[in-house]
Amino acid sequence: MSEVDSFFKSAFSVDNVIFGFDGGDLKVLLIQRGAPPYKGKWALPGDLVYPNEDIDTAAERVLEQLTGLKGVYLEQVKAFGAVNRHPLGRVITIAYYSLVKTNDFQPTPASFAQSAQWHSVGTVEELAFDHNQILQSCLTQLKQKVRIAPIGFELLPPKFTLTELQHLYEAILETELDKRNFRKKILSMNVLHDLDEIQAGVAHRPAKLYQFDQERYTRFLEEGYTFDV
Amino acid sequence: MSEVDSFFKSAFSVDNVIFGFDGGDLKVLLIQRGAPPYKGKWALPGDLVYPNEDIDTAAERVLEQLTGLKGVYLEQVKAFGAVNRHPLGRVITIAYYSLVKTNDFQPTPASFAQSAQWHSVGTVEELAFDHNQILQSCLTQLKQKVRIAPIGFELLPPKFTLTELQHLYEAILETELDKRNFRKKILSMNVLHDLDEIQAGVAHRPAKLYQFDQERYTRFLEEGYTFDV
DNA sequence: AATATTTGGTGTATTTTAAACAATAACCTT
DNA sequence: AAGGTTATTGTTTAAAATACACCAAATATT
Repeated sequence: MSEVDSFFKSAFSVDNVIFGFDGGDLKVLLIQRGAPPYKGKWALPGDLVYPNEDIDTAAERVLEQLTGLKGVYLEQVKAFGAVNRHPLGRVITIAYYSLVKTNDFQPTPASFAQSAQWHSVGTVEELAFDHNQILQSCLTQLKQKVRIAPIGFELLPPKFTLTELQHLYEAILETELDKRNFRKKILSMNVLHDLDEIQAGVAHRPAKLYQFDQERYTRFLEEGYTFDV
Repeated sequence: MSEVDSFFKSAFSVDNVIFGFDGGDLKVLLIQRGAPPYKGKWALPGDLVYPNEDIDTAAERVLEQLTGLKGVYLEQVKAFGAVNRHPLGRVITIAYYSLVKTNDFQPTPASFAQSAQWHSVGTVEELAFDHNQILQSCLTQLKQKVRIAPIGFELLPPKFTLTELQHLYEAILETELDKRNFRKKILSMNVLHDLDEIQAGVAHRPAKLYQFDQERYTRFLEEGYTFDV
């Protein structure tokens, strides 16, 4: 018997934990299911993987259906494959998380969803399937990764202030950071470009705007350094 | 159309990167495939997941078939799901790695294998499927994990010397460590139990034997410390 | 028995990194 | 002009990482 003869009725899906940041809380984009099972429940956006589709591509597709965005930061976390995780059949799912700028789009509910909304990660209710567990895994992975790779910038607009950046890290890491030490550390890595611009429209001293500089980061790596917050 | 109606011909498997250590090199247990595709090629041990089997259970089963071992350290890494990764159909695979003591068993080739042998991780040849890529991912993950969790001990016999432990870390991390600093660091964490025994049968000054002490490690964590090599 | 060989075991000084901490500057509002 | 609010900056201290060399204890050799 060859391996392919023993295929059985089964499927695989991708689920995507889409993270966003609004300046205060870390957010996750959830959909409200429009069909059973778990109709009406909040869930992670996901879909079955098409026969001729790489799993990474499927995750990109789910993201684009909901946000219209392409080319955003997307990373696989792991597979979830308990026998009874899906009430209607054997479906294992591959979990991904992605980082988007909330101002870049308005969520448009995909075919499988009644609505799509941002939820604060800290106060997410009970979700469909094993999605709370998936969210937790993705969050854990994000927390680790954001400290050793310059991916936090994906959640901010192209131009940002150091205080905004600090608040982002504080939201993700769920900790408070010392302002002076944070700025020292970030600036010493020399991966930010000082735009010589300042904030407009604030009722106080405006802050300088910075940009993440990919070329500087490449040089930073070439010199043997590692990103570390 | 419900989700389960759209199931298509597909399957999922698990592949297991079984790591071992012989005092010198980090090893991986490979099987030689006994059936097409890739008949005769070296590959990671793996199998299709049974319909009523959790994916973690499938990985444990593959491990036990080959080694006879149960209750071994086993961790999922990620899924691999490129469309054409399997020449005979759509098969995504979930990669696991496990850590075993090479002296605990003799590899017994499973049904799907002609033979099973330890290979040095550094000199692994071209493997079947995308198994080189899977091995690489698991190795990367092991390197990260072994520094922040006390899992290296899983590769050593219950009683070991500090030099053996150091050589293990050097093999995994592919770096040289300073003897005095290494011993200072490990012993200062206070998770090893000094057995008051010494090596026998060596042609030089015998070293003291130690044991990893789970209770001490639990206490270590409770006091807010984190394992770090 | 003496000597050689091999690996085990130990401490200190230096450098680097992390942490704690507060005053002045710049802009806006009233 | 005064008051409110956030931005910006440096030093001191503690902790951690790194670099580094000699003596001890066993077996093997002569």
